[in-house]
Amino acid sequence: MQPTSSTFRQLCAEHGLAMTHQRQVLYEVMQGMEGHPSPEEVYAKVKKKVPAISLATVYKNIHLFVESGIFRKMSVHHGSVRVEMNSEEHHHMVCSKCKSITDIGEKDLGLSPRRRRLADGFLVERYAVDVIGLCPKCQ
Amino acid sequence: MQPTSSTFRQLCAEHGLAMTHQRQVLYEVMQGMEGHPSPEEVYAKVKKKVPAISLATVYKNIHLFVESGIFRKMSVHHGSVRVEMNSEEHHHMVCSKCKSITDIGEKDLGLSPRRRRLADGFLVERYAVDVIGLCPKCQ
DNA sequence: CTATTGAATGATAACTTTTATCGTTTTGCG
DNA sequence: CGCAAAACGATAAAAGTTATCATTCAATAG
Repeated sequence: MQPTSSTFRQLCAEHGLAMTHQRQVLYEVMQGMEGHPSPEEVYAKVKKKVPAISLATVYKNIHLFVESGIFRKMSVHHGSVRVEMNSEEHHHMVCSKCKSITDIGEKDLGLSPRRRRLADGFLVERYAVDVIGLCPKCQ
Repeated sequence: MQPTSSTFRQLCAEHGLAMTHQRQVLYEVMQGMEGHPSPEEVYAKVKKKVPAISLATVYKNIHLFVESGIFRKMSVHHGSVRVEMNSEEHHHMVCSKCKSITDIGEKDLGLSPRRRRLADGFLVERYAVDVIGLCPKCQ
């Protein structure tokens, strides 16, 4: 089996990206991380292998990876704090194209389970569901 | 029935907040808004009624309202972009106390319905569920 | 009703996160 | 190899949020 270099080169080709050293190290470092790292956390790790890398490069490539579908962003929401004005029990429909957010009532969503305690002992207060998809306008 | 002033005075008293003019107008303006406004949007509206109000006051009071449970924040997530490293289908358990985020597998959550199209024509791509509650450590 | 005191406000500096700019370097391809 | 397009690094700038602090205001006691 060829080394990762070959695989990653192919991945880049598939997504129309140039294969650069920084990009490859970034990708490998990210693959080796767990949880939900921030760009700064990724930057810190990558810098150990490529000390001269710029934070801007990390940001730019994370964006490219996300746009290409190589990685996924954790939350689709706004970059600023938002306050919920709908006091009814409801969830959100987020359009993956225009990013619009529409409320959907608890009942209209039709999610059933509502367990009060989950497998590892987590005690449930409430569920917040984002339905990601295409709004009528963007379809 | 007494004007809103009285009601809001009572609300403040219940939460240990002083009743100020700015605070009252802010509250009323927010009550009249829909959707998921940002602090800047709230600020713009409030400024029409209290031109001298400071953006800092808006931020501080939105925080107080949220802490008091008068309003709710839309998303519980980080203030920075996070990338998802778990490529399995999963959701998140968010601790409302320590803010830690733990993954939970699609199956362990036990969500059933998975409709492909919702009431108003929204086309579903996927569901992203945040279970909000208390992690084992914080209980 | 007034005095007192702690809380709230406004102005603004500072901080954090992210994006834009731009000159230099590197990659892909002929 | 040589050229054009893309990517990089350094850094300035923008956006969003928080902190600081002098001044003003609200709650309470007298």
